[in-house]
Amino acid sequence: MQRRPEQISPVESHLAYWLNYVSYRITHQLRRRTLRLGVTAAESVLLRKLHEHEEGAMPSRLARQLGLSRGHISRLAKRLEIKGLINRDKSLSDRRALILSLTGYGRVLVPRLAAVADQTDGRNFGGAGVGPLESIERVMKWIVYCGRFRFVPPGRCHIIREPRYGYADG
Amino acid sequence: MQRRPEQISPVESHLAYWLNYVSYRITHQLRRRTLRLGVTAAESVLLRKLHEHEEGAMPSRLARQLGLSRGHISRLAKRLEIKGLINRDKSLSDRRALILSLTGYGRVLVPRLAAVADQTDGRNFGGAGVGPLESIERVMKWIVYCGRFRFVPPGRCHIIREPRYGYADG
DNA sequence: TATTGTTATACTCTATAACTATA
DNA sequence: TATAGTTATAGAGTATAACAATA
Repeated sequence: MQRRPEQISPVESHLAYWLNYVSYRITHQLRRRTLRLGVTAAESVLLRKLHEHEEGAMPSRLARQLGLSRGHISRLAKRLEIKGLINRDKSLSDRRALILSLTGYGRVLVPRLAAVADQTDGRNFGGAGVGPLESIERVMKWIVYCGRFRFVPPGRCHIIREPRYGYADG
Repeated sequence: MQRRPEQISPVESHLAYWLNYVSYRITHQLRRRTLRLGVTAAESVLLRKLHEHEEGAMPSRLARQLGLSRGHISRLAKRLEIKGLINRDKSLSDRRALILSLTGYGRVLVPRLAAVADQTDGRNFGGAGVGPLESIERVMKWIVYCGRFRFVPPGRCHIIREPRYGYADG
């Protein structure tokens, strides 16, 4: 991390390079395994997040929770509806809004998708030691939540923690 | 990391999710800044790696060093040639092979691209503390080099450390 | 037979932005 | 005016696989 300004730092000296490399490979692994269950990695994330909402959830809320754009959620939702995994119903209380919810088949699929993610994480990080892993998780969440990002990609949302509905730990 | 098998683990419980999220955002930042210099993030990586090879390098070797497919390198190289940043010359010793090398303009651009990467890493990780960062780097390299990946995406190469030409530290 | 590099098809993800409808 | 959702265009990245030329 200490380098003289006139030095040309190699590709491998940047953490961003390694994160990108590892993240891509692991996501690819995940994708291969979720595809056997009929969904992409991104679709899997949306289904699993939706499973936390018993009553269903609005696309815009899922976008905020996952840090995706509304357009992206819209396309994912359309694909998942075609696959018979979610319902897209009009909201009764807000006529602009939709309520996405899992179908029966979607509800059956989610535990299997979660198990696949468990296995992928375990296979790749299982031997790394608890200390370093907690360290990584802490830094990643710190980056996401403490606003070190100068900007959010256009159309996207920062992940927003919702006090009443969010996940538990800090 | 400890969960009962019958539990459905949330999206946020997986390190792969956080890595993917953070990696995407940072790569997007990098891309925005390299685009002002006329290249994408992937093109920037290729140019910078090429800068380490004074005499130029074969595409297949760059693929091994960066863990990309030959097809990907081929397309990146074609774009970079059109932009006037690299030469694609036929090898004299092996008539199958090409030798990629930086043009004068490419050589001028590389230090600026490296500086952009320095700044992006600094902005995002600068406040995280040296200990956690070293921990992350160690785990990432361990994953890449110690073969925890079950498979490599088709057409791609594992990063290979070349004893005579590779970078210094372990 | 292995390697070097190219190319083609198709799809996902993304950037960008315009658009409609409702609050 | 802000929000909810959709859609269109374009391009990057990728998966997959076939291909030609040379070692």
